[in-house]
Amino acid sequence: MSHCILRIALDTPLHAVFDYRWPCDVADRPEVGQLALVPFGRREVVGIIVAIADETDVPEEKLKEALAVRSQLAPVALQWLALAGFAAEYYQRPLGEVALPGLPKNLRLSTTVALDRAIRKLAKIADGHDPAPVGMPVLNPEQQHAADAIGGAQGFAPMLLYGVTGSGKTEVYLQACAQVLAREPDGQILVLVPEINLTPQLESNIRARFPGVMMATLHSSLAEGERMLHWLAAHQGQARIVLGTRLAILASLPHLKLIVIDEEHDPSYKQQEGLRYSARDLAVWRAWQLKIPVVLGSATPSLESWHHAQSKRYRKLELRERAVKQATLPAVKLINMEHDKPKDGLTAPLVAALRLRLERGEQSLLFLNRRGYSPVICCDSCGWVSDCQRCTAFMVLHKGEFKLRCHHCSLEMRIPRHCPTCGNVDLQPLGRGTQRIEEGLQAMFPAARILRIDADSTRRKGSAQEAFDTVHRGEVDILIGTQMVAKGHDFKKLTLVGILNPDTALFSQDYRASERLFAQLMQVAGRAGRTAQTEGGSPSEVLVQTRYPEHPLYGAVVRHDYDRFAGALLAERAQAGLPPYLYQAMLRAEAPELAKAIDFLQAARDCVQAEDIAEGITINDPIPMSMTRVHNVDRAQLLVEAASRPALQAFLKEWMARLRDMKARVKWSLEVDPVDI
DNA sequence: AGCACGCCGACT
DNA sequence: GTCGGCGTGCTC
Repeated sequence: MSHCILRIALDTPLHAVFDYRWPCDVADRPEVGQLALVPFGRREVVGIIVAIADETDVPEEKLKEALAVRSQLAPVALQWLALAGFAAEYYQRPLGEVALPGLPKNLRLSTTVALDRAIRKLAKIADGHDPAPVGMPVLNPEQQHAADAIGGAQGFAPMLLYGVTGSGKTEVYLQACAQVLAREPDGQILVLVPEINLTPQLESNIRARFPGVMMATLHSSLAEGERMLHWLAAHQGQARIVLGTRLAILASLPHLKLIVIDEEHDPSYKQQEGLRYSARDLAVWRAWQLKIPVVLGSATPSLESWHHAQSKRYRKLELRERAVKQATLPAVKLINMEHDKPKDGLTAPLVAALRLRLERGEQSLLFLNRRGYSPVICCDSCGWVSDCQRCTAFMVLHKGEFKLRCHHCSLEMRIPRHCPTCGNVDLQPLGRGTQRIEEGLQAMFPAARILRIDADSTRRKGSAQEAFDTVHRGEVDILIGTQMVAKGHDFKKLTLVGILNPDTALFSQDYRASERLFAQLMQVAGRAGRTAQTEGGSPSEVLVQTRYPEHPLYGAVVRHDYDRFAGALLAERAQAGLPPYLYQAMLRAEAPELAKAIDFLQAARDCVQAEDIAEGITINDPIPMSMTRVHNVDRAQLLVEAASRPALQAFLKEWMARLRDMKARVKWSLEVDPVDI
C-alpha cells in the first residue's frame, strides 16, 4: 500500500492549508471535497480535502497521518469549494474559516454516530419528486409576467422584483418556483429570508403549496440534530426547496437552479461578526457561477441593487398594484411636533387617532425603535448622567426591573436612590423608550388592551410568537414595539400606525442611515391597511411625529415614492463619492487604550502609504469609532477606498499579508464592503 | 483561535 | 513548598 498527501482546509485563523499523509492505493484515493478527521496540535479536528497530491514540501518529521476520511458522506461539489474559495479571498479570510463553520457541528465531531444516524434516517424518507403545486391562485398580469420572467430565465439572470408591501411578491416567488421545479427534475431552489422566526407564514405557505417535494430550513436557531438532517437533505439533493437565513447561502446544494432573496435590502443579510459576508452579494456571485437566475425582492431595494437595475445589469420586474384589489396604500400624514407638542411622547392628533380606533374596535401600532423606559437618567441639580462604566454609552432605565442596564455590555446596576455625585434624590428619566410609552398609554386609556413587543418583553423562547398570536386573535387594541414588529406580520384589524421618534436617523454620521430609515418606515407603514377597508373599517393611516416635516425623506414617505427618493440618494452618493460608486474596506483595531489602537492603524497605513500597491487607493486617517469604548475596550477604524473592486481586492491582498507579518499585539480585523460606518 | 510551555505571587 | 496568573509560540 502506498500513500498520498491530503491537502486539508481547517477552521483556524492561519492563512494556510495543511498537508497530511494518507495510506491508499492510487485506485482508491479519497476525493476532493470529502471531510477528514486529522490531528492538529494537541487536538483532533475535521477539515475539508481541497487537493490530493503525491508529494509535499512539508518536512517529513512535521507531516502527520490523517485519522479518517468520512467516506459515508458524499464530497461537497467542486463548485461549492469554489464558492467558499471566492468568499475566503474576497473577505480576506482563510478558506477553512469560510468552509467549515457552516457545516453542522455534528459533522465536525471525531465520532460519526450522529452522521450515520442522519444518513439512515434520510434514506427512509422518500425523495420529494412530485413537484405539482396545489391551490395556485390566479395572478394579476404584473405578477404573472414577473413569475414567467423568473421561471423562464436561462443562464445567469439577476432580477430585481420591485413591488410595494402587499403587491404579492410571495406569490410570484411561489409560482416561479413551481415552474422551475416542474422543468428541472432534480433542481433545487434556495429561498433566503432575513429572519425565519419572524416569517413562519412563508414556510407553511411553501409546504402547503408543494406537498410532494421535500423542503428543508436552515437557520441559527435549529437544534443540532435537525440542522444535521436539513443540511444533509440539501447536500444529498433530497430537499428541493431550502428556506433559510443568510447562513444558508453557504449550504451545499448540488442541483441549485434558482435563488430567491426576499427583502433583499434587509441589513440582516450582512453578517456583523466573524466572517463579515453579505449573503446577498454571495448569492449573486453563486448565481453567476452556476449560470442560474437570482431574484432580489423588495419594496425598498438597497441602493446597490437599485443602481444595478437602473444601469440594466439587473432586470427590473415591477409590481405596481397591491394584489388584494381593494386594499390601497395607507395615507401617510406628518405631525409637526413643533406645533403639536407631545404629552407623554404622544401628540394630540395621534391620541385622537388612537381613540377613534379604540371606539371602532380596530387595532393600532406604535413604532419606537428604542427599548427600555428611558435611554438615560440624569440629576437636575449637578448634571450627573447614567454613563456606563465600561462603554461610551448611557445606561438605560428599565423601570420594571428596578435596574439601569447598558445595552452594549449588559452591565446592570440598581437604580440609584439619589445622585451618586451630589446626593440629590430627584433623578429624572430623560427621553422615552417603549416601556415609558406603554406606561403613558395605559394611564391615558385605562380600558385599552395594550401590548408591548420588544427584545425585553420577548426574552423567553417562543414568547414572541405567543405575543404575535395574541395580536392576530384581536386580543390587543394598541401594540407598541421596536423594529421587531416591523417585519413580516400582517395584522388584519390594524388601521393605524404611529411612528414616534424617527428623526435621530436623519442626522446620523452613517450615510446609510436615511436609506435604512426610509425602508423601515415603508415597511412598518405596510403593516396597516392590508385588508381592513374591505370590511368597512376606518381608512388606514400612518402618522409620523417629527420635528422636520419638510425633510425630503418624509415627503417621499408620504408620497410612497421610493423611485424618486432612491434617485436623489444615488445622485448624492455619486456626487459625494460614496458606494455604490466607490468600493470600501474598513480596518478596525481594538485595545485597552485608544492610543494603542490608533497607533496600530497608523502603522498599518504607513506600511503601504507611499508604495506602488497603494496607487489609486485612498487610505484615510485612523479615527476612534463613534462609540469608542465597549466593555472596556477602545476601538478605532481606518477607511480604505478605491474606484474599482479589482483594485481594492488587489491592494487588500497584499496589505493583509503585510499586516499579518507585523504581528501586532492589538486585536484587528478587516471588513470588506462595510455597512456601519 | 486553541492549547501548550514558562517563569513569578498568595495560599492549603 | 504548590496552584495559577497570562506572555509568547506553534499548529501539516
